[in-house]
Amino acid sequence: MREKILACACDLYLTDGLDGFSMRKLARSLGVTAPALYRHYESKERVLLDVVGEGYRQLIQYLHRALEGRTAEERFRIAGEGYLEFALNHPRYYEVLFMGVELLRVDEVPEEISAQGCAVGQFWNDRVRECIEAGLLREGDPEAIGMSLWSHAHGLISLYLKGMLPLPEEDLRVLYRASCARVLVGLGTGSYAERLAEVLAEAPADTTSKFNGSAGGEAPWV
Amino acid sequence: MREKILACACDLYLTDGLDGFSMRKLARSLGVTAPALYRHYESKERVLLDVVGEGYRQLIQYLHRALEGRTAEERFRIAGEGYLEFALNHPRYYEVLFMGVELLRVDEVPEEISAQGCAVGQFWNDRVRECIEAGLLREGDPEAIGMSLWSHAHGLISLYLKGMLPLPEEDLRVLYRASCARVLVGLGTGSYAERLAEVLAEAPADTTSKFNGSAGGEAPWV
DNA sequence: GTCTATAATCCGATAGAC
DNA sequence: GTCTATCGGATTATAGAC
Repeated sequence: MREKILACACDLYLTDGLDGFSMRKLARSLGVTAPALYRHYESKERVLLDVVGEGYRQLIQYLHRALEGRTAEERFRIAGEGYLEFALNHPRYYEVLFMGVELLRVDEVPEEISAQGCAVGQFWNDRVRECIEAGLLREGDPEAIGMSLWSHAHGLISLYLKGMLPLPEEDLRVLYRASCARVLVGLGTGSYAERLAEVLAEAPADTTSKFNGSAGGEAPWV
Repeated sequence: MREKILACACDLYLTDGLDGFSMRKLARSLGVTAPALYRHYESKERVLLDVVGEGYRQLIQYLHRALEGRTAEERFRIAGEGYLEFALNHPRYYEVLFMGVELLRVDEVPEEISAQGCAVGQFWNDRVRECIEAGLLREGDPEAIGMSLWSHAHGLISLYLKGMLPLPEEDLRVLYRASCARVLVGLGTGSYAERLAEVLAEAPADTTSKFNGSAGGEAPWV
């Protein structure tokens, strides 16, 4: 029963967002009345926390595809692209995970939910550590390096999702790859840094022109 | 009259946030009743748009301090730090400018407001361009480089403001500087890159230990 | 320009019958 | 486990008197 409610709650959240989410709507979409929900969920907050849990579950699925990569570099790259694809395919989940946790007005996040967040962070830091050990990235604290890379990726993605970058989705993918390469080129060693420099040499001219074009020659600010 | 309302609206927004903002509260804090406001402002949205305008005005003030720098490098550094200080001193303004424009539910942003956003972007790109011309940053498209740097800074700041990084404010400043240096070291030329590498060599150990400590040894995820 | 009064909605959550 | 009925609150915005 709880699962059925949760599934419906996820649909409702993905459709209407956080503002449009209400227990009354949720009940209506389930064909029952609102008070019935309180037999299974103690509050609206608790429902939304489970929606967050489902969001993490999906993100972890995207990231785990990286483990199919054969080398540290491949796993690193696939993880970075998986993060972007998750954000683009499930922007509402991305929002509630990384851009709006406090909107849930929840006092205490249950252990089971925050543990999923930790798992995501661990996974990413492991990819970074792997690349350092493989000699692809320069020596350094994997957590600090992971944080810099995560900040960059999250910054670009969240600006896009908030509508601050008036780009078509496909252009954002190109921009994301180029910008990641730009940041990484200083963190990589020898041959890896060179490969990244090549990526950078190909893409930017094309991306930037579209970039300006869509904003009518202006800067990409709303 | 409109100015008095706006000043009060800014106070109210800074105190209660976007959720706690209502025309009734605004009227109460002005010592009048809600309907009176509609003589001066056509809607709540319009009030909030002017609050956004005031936020941009403040940000631009912070950034313009950079012009007191004597070299391109100094202006670049002061601008980057001013951006952080604005976010830390006025988190609510930062939120509404860069993390929650769409929460205003406004269909069309007036030209006067979006122009302020463009000005901010232009200012930052000018600082980057200056550094390229001064030979501090490697050759490349100033807009693309500026976007990468902005993404990184915004990502770190927004994660902090959303409570995803359980750090004291002062530690965030250290982390911000270190992370910016990490990203820049690959974009800078010769001596500038070396200076950045020094910054990086000093800070991280200390920062990272606090960083982990405050989360009880876990990753900094909520 | 400001007021009172009110329309028209929406919300989360609970009591108690069935 | 679900219902009806309801409490108690919020909101934006308008009509019309003063």
